[in-house]
Amino acid sequence: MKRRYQPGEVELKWQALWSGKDIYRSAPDARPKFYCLEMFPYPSGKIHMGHVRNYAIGDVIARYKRMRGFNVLHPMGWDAFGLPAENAAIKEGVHPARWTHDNIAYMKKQLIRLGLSYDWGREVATCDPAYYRWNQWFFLKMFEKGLAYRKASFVNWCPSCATVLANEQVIDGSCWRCESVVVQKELEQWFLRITAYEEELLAALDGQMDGQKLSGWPEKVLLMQKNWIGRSEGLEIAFPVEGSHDEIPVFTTRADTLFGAKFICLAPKHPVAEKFFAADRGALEKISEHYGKMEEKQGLFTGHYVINPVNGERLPVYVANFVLMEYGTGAIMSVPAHDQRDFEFAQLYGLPLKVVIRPEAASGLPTDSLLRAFEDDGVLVDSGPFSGLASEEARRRIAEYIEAKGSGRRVINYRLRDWGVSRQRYWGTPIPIIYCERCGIVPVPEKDLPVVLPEDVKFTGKGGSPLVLAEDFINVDCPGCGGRARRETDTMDTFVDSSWYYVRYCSGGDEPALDKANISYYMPADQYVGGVEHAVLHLLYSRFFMRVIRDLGFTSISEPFQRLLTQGMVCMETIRCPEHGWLYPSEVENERCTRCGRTVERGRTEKMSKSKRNTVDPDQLIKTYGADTARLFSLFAAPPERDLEWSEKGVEGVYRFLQRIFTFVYDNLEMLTGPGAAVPAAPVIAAAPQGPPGEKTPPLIRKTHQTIMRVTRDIEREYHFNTAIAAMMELVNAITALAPEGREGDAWQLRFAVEKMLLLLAPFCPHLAQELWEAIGMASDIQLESWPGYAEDAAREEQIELVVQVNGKVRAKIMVPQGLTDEDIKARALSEPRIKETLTGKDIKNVFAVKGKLVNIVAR
RNA sequence: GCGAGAGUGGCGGAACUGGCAGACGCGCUGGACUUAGGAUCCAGUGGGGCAACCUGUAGGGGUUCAAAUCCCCUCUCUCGCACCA
Repeated sequence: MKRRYQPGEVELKWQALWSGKDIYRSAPDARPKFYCLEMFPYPSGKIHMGHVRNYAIGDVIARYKRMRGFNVLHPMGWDAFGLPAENAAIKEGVHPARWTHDNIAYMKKQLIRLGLSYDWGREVATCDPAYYRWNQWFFLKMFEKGLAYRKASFVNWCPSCATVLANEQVIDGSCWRCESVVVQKELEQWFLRITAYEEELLAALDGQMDGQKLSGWPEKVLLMQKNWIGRSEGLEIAFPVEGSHDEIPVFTTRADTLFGAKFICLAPKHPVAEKFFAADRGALEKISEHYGKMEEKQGLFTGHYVINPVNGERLPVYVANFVLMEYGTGAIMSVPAHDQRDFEFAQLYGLPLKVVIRPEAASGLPTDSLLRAFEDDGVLVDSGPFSGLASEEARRRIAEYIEAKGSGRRVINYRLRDWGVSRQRYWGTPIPIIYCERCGIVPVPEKDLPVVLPEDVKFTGKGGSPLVLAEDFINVDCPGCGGRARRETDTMDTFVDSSWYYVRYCSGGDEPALDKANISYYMPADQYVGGVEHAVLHLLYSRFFMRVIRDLGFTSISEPFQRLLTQGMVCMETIRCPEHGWLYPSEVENERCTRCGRTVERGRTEKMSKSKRNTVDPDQLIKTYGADTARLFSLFAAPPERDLEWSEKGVEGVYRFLQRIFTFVYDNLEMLTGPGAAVPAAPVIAAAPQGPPGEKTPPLIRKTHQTIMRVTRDIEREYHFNTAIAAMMELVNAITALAPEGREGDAWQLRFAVEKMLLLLAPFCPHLAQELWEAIGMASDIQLESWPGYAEDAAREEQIELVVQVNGKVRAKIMVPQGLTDEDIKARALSEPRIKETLTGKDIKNVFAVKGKLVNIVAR
């Protein structure tokens, strides 16, 4: 019976059967668990190829681990709060809730259509009050512990989104979401005190926490987080202000340059600066306007001086726009000779400089002709008693001196700032705070949670958050005094939602959200898969939240994600028409634009994006080739952590591969299921059928064992799915090569190879594997079968090809039996006629043998 | 500027601790079957040469019996950070 591979038919059939059976449901039991987690998507409307790749990777891992006997938790949900929903409301008049739920419904269908093995019973949507109630609960707990606080500060303001952004959300001075230029604005904001954990967050990155190292994280991500937290050791030095009792503390990592300090700079917001300019606020404000702008340095002399505690030198005090209030003490000592920024500032305002560090080798630095600052370590000069010391030693000695003198202390500073979570937006978690004229800031009592986002609001797109106008929402009685009060109208940054969703998944939908037993069974996630774009944002916040959850007594775990796999981007070639700009592939015919007929330019391969029109629609892809092909190609084209170049031709290649398996099985069904297909010997799963007694392992059986070995090893070793798939392709080539009809004697070998092949294929292409599993007469669910084992003995070749080199060049290849000693193979190599020939007239200097498979003869 | 990573056929990519460079797939070439092939199957495919052989992993140098792999220099690309004192 001939049957053609119709992926749609096969896949829908099994998806229908699986949906009723709930076979991917997990619950704590005695087995070892494996928590396989992929970053949940924002329900933007449709999934894109990046999702397909991300979830295909996760699904193979989950299915593989399941077959290896783990109790796999593999959940999925929706990062459902966020701006696009609100923008859609403004533009199209759809309510964000409606828009979001519609998108979720559609995207869920798409994920199901991909055949992903999720436990849908644990699905969460962060916009669900039952979910965000816990955002509020965490907020209250943090408020109680002083980890959530309110303060006025300069914030990153995106004028287009009309909201505040966290530092992590500003990319190159622009909004991470809409790319408009971010400006500084002063606002009252809620902050989460992530800095309370800065030391610990950093220590774990260095592997300094016992048992909870992040050894399974890419080095690159660890480094990015390390730099983000930015620890630096230094000295805080107090400079007394001349003619007053004030002191200005500054932070420096270069105490060795202290004798070279020529002036002091204050941040515009520095309290001392405000004091100095109490009478002339205008001048200060002018500088403030340029605060944080990097284009140009601006300064303003305060008219005051401080005294350098180390040598009594009188130093002028400036206010400078480039000095950050948020870092260190908000004031710096400026050493123009040894800091490029100070150098530039000094040039600008005609300030002097003084060289106090000399490179070790060179004779000296000409003071008057410095072209730029000398920032390296060196030897101190003109530094009183410290002259002649090397920088490193000098830093220690000067620090000791300053501390002894009572003028300062050694401190450690971090670049990391507290996390500003207030957003002037509607579609997010309401911050559970009430402002009372009498009682001040009052947290919403726990029993009143959740503070539900009112649905009945107006979306105008103007004048900030719609909540500001929602009278019923705003006006409340104060929980303290019962008097009139109003609610906080800001909502939380959506990164709060995603900072703990993986903990929520540990308990089923109808179980309590935070259940200690569930958390301790499933956490931490054994494998997390997602894009690198979250290397600092989401991953750092989550590490912070996990520690908060730990300190609330739910678990002893600090690190939420044991292993992290950051998959590369999905890219595709771009095409441009000189007249019409970016083109879809369908707009090109014979290298010409279908609209104007001009020759198109094939551009570089770039990340798929709608604006560049180099996208592939998963729906279309699945319609044409099926989910199994879509999954398989995503995994075959490149190793997971690398960027993947999409290629229609490549997809076809993978499709052909599946088709070949399918037709082979159906074309040979009788042989595969007939009496001759009974495997002789005792083929326990892990054992090797050696063939009929007395015979050697038949080649196909050996190839099968080799393939199982390779696929297993490739998956275990860093998830190299691309090479695992290549190995399976080789096996299929071997199977079909042995196919000619009539060779009934080989039936049992084919049967054996096909069975194992389907098991190997099951995590990658679950539908096809199941279909053919059934076809060859298996009644079971292939997903519930065990991963096949292999026998090293059966995998080993009996004959090996011995490579013989003379002076490092291959001169002969001879077949020899497996397992010869080095002496044996050397002898064989030397007696080979072709080798003798090349060696005539030469003296053999040395002979090397490598692992019984290569001989190198050194001869002159 | 600082930090990290990567450069291998026409293309995507293989090559575990130094040990046959190019697995697997795409593309290409030839053939078979066909009314036809953008279907399928078979064979070939780094470059040069009729051949033995030579040559080849961004470029240059080094270590080694042996280097894509280790070391040094140069170039190119990608990513992250960028007044953090």
